[in-house]
Amino acid sequence: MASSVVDKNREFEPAAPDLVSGLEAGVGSAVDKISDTIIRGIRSGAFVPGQHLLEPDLTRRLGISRGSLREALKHLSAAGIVTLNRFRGACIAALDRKSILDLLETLEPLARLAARLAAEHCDTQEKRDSLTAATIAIEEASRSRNRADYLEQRRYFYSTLVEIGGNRELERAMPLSRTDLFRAQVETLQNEKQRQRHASGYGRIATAVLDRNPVAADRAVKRHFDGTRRTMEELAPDSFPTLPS
Amino acid sequence: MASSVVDKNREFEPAAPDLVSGLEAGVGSAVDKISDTIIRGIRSGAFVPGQHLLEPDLTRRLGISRGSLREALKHLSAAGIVTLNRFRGACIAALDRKSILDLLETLEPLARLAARLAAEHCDTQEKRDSLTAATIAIEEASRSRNRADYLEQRRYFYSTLVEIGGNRELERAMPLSRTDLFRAQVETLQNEKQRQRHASGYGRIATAVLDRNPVAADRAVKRHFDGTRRTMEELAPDSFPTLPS
DNA sequence: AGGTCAATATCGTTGGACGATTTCGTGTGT
DNA sequence: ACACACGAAATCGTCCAACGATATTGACCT
Repeated sequence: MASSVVDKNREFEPAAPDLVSGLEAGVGSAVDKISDTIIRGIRSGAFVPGQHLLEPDLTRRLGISRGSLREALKHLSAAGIVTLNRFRGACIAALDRKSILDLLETLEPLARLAARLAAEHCDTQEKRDSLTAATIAIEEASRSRNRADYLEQRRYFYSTLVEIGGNRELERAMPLSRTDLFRAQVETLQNEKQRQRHASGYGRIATAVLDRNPVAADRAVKRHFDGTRRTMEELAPDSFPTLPS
Repeated sequence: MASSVVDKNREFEPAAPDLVSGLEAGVGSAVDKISDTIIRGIRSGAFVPGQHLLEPDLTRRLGISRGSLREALKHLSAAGIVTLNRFRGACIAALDRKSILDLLETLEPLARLAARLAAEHCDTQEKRDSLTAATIAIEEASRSRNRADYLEQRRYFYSTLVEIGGNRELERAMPLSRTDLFRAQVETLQNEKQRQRHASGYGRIATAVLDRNPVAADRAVKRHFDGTRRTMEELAPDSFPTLPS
């Protein structure tokens, strides 16, 4: 068994308390809360890529009805976070090596566009402050070694970049949730040097954007992705699940 | 009232028969069929952007239960085809001018990537045949003046391009359904010259891909998008809904 | 005319029900 | 002992009925 990430028979601890955290906060609909809970669970490690999801189990654990859960799963399936197999239930999506490289290839032009737009539109103090705050937060989370924090701040950094750029369609098209999945899989496999290489990229991107230099921002993102691809090449080939379909 | 596209109070003809066409074909789940039906309805003009969707009305018309409809709407909402307003129902999304420009800006780098990848991977006769067939089909549909056909073939052309490229993540990230929406809105507003300019772009892209020239393919897509943007500038400013939110 | 409040329409969520399909254990034959 | 067919259990897909929550509408009052 070469797969070190996928474990389809993994069982929960009975009544994991951190799974339902955040379910009460906010006024959004229940299915949105479920989606958020599952995404957070992936970032925190409570859900493992490849893990099988059983409807009756989740309804009991999250305290919601089956219809709402099914709506949430449909939503997550559209985002590529879970895969739905007819009559065989859902499972957290697992990305093999090719899927990850494809994802990076797809995300890169979007991230470069986001950086260019942000650099062009970073003209108010409020925008500059928000980007500075996001950059500080991700560097802080990187030092703290808290994986869930780091992944959340990473996503927040991208969201801030897109928001500054002002292109709403980009926000929709960027596969950030799918990248969460990818990060959750590889984060534990990286060594310290690779981790630092990755974390330092965000600072460089932010600097270029704050300089209002679109060309430099574009180049900083490209360099960031080149580094990520290099990390992928350095990882052991058997670190990934083989054909999860 | 400047909006010539949105009509929130539009009513159906009683028992429109073409709405349920395709519901019986295939073995996919019911919610997928509902999604397809609605997307097809947008392409054909049976659903108008901005149109309000009422659950009890649709369940009666499509002959499915409310739960299944809600799952389908959730799916379509994630794809950006319908917008869900809490306690105020769903409506077909309507794109204002900025949203369309944002969409083009986002789609362009993805389409250029798709063309580059297709040009690099168009190495088997099967792939070449499928692209040739898709190109012939879209040119045929363009001549036939059948809007629904043209929009379907346009989407099929992009899907073929992505499939040849072999990047599955790109397929997921490309906002093709959202582009259907955009096309459905502007197709009726274009004049003949603009329509031909747009249709001819696909042939140029296909030629470059079949030549296995990634640089030329990238350039052909860029030129195609430049033309689309030019068409947008030539359209009357009041042709778009104002802030559908 | 303008504001206030109740009636209505619609949505959000839940629970249960039934058929369809997969999975897995059991029994049988060789 | 092993392979295969069969049946029971588990799970999913769909539907139906119901209740509370919220927005819209229109009547009523000032």
